[in-house]
Amino acid sequence: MRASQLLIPTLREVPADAEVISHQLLVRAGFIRKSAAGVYNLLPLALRVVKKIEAIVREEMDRQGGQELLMPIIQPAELWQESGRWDVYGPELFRLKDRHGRDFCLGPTHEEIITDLVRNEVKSYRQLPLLLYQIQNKYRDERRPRFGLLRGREFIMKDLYSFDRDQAGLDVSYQKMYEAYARVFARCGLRFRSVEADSGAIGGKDTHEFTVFADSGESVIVYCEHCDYASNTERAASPPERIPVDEQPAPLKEVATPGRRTVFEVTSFLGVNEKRLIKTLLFETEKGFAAALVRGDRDVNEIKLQKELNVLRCELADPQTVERVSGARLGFAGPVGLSGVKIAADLEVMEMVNAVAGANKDDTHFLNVNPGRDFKADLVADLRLVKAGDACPKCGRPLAETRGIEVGQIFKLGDKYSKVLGAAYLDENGQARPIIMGCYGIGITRTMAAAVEQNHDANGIIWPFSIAPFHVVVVPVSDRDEKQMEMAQAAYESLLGAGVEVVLDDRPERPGVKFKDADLIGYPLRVTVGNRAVQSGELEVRRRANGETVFVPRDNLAGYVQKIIAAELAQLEEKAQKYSMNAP
RNA sequence: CGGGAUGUGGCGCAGCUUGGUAAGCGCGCUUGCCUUGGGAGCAAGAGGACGGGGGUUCAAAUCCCCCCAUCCCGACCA
Repeated sequence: MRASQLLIPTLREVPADAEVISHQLLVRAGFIRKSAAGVYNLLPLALRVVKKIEAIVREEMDRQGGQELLMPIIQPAELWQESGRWDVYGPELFRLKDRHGRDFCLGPTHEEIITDLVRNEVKSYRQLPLLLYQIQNKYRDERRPRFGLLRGREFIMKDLYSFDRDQAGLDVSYQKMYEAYARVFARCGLRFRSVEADSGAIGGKDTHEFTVFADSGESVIVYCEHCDYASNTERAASPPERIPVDEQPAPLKEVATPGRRTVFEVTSFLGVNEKRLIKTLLFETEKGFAAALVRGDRDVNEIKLQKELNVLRCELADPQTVERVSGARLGFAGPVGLSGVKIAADLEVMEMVNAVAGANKDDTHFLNVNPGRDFKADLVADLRLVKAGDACPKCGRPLAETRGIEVGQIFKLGDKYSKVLGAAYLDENGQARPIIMGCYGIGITRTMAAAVEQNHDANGIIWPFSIAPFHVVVVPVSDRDEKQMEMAQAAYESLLGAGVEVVLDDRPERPGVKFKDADLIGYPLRVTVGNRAVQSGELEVRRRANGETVFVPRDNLAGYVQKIIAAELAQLEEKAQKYSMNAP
C-alpha cells in the first residue's frame, strides 16, 4: 500500500480528551477516532490489527475444536426475561423497541441466545461436547466509559460457549480454553498472567481472568513471586494472620476518646497497636444494615462482604446514616450493643483478645472487647481486602501487587443457564440431563489497546510483529530524488512479492515527518532509502523496538526481512508453546 | 448515579474576571517558491460566529437560567 493513498491521519498533538497512553497513541497515530463516548471508528490501520488478533484467536479456538458461528447483536427481550436477566442486568443493558413496540436489547453477551440455539438443536449426548464461538460486537451502556478502547460501550469480543454432558466434560473444555487463552495472549506479544477472579453476576464457580500487566489497568491483582499464585484482589483469599496472645480476657471498660475518630487517632491516643482495634464499618443493603468488622490495619473487601451477606446491593453508609444507626458520630461505632444490624466479622477479628472498639457513644471507646463474650457475630468469614505484603495463601511468602487490564476471562457456568432456559440432552439411558456450560471471552479491541499500553515509547507504538498493521514501511528520504524513488519502489515491490505486509511512504514530505510518523504508527521495521543506499546499493533496515540498524544488499532485502519476521513470529510461538498443556 | 472540570475553524489553545473598540495564536490544510537523513523556511490564501436554547442589556464568546456533550475522581462492572 502507498502511504499517499492510505487514510492514516496522524496528529502532532495529544488529543485533549485522551488520558491513557493507548488512547492517546491510537488517536495520534491515526488508528481510531471517537464517534461518541465509548464508541469509536476503527480506521484502516486499527482494523488490520483487529483482524490480526482475530486471526490468532480463530486459530487457537479452532485448534481446540471450536466452531465459529455468528449470533445476532439484536436480541429479543423474551429470552432475557426467561433467564431473568432482563431485570437483573439493569441500565447497563442497551434496550430498544421495534416499530411494534416489542422489546429488544443490544447484546452485551450471548448466553441467552446460544443457550436458546443449543436447546433447540441439541437433543442427544451424541452431539456433545460442543464448543461454539463468535467474534461479534458487544454493547454495554457503561456508566462511565473511559480510557479509549479499554472501556468502551461498543467493543469487539470473542465469546465461546462450551456444552458438555457433565462436570468432567466441562473440566476438559475449561482446560482447553485455558490453554487457548494463554497461547493467544502469548502470540499477541503480551506480558500477562492468569489470575483467580470473582465470577461476578454471571455466576459460576471456577473462573480465571487473563490480565495484562499495565499501570493504567483497572484491576488490582496480587501475585506471588515465589509460586504461581495470582489473584484479583476482588477475590483473593486471605488466611488470617495468627498473633499469639497470652493474655486473659479482662473486664470490659469504657474510655473517653474525645474527637479521636480514625483508627490512627484512636490507637495512637490510647497507645495501642492498630492490630488491636476492631474497625466497624456500616453498610446499607437491600436486606437492611450490616456491620463489617475487620482488624484496624485491614480494609474490607466489599465484594466478599456482599457475597457473604448474600445481597445484591452493598454500599458504605453515609455519616448521617451511621449516626442514626449506631447512635454515635462517625468513628465511634462498634459491635458491642449494636442492635438492628447484622454483624459480619472477619476471621481475624474473632481471634482478638482485649480489643479496642467504638462504644456507639460519642467520644467513647471500649477497652477489653472480646468477641463472643461482648458481642455475637451473625457471620464470621474472610472479609478482608488482600494487599501487597500479605501472606501468599499457597506458600506463605509475601504477595506483590500490581495493576492490570483484564483481556480475557473464562468461567465454569455449570447448569445455571441450561436449567433456567431448559437446555437438556438425553443420556445413554434416555434420561434428560441439563447441559453443563462454560463461557469464555476475549476482548479483541481491548487487547489491541492493552498491546499498546505494554508496547510503546516516547515516540509512539511498538507493535509486536504478530499483530502489527504492517510489518515494514519503506521510506525514501527524498521524494524528488528519482534514484531514491526508483530504489524504494523496487524494494517495496520485492517485499510485496515476498508476501511481506509493506507500506511505501511515497508522500511528498520531508524525511523527518516520515520518520516521526513511522515511529508513531509503530511499524516493526523501517527500510530507509537515501543517498547512501543509492550509492552503495545497500538498504538500511531499522528495528522499531530497539533502533538497531542493519545494512542489507538490495537483492537480499526481501529474504532478510522475511527471515526477521519468521524469527519474531517463531519466538512468540515458542512462548505460546510453554503454555500448552499447562493448566491451572 | 454523586463530586469536579471543560465546550471558541481539522487539532491544541488564548480571549470571558472588568459586556462594546476582536474572534486571535500555534499546528494542520490550499497555492507558489525553496528545502530534503528526525515533525524546515518565505509568501499568499481557505476555513469558525464562539456546544444548543432562553433571558438580561442600546450591545453578549464574555453576565444569568435551562439543556446537551465531553473528560477526570468516586460508585458500578457478563
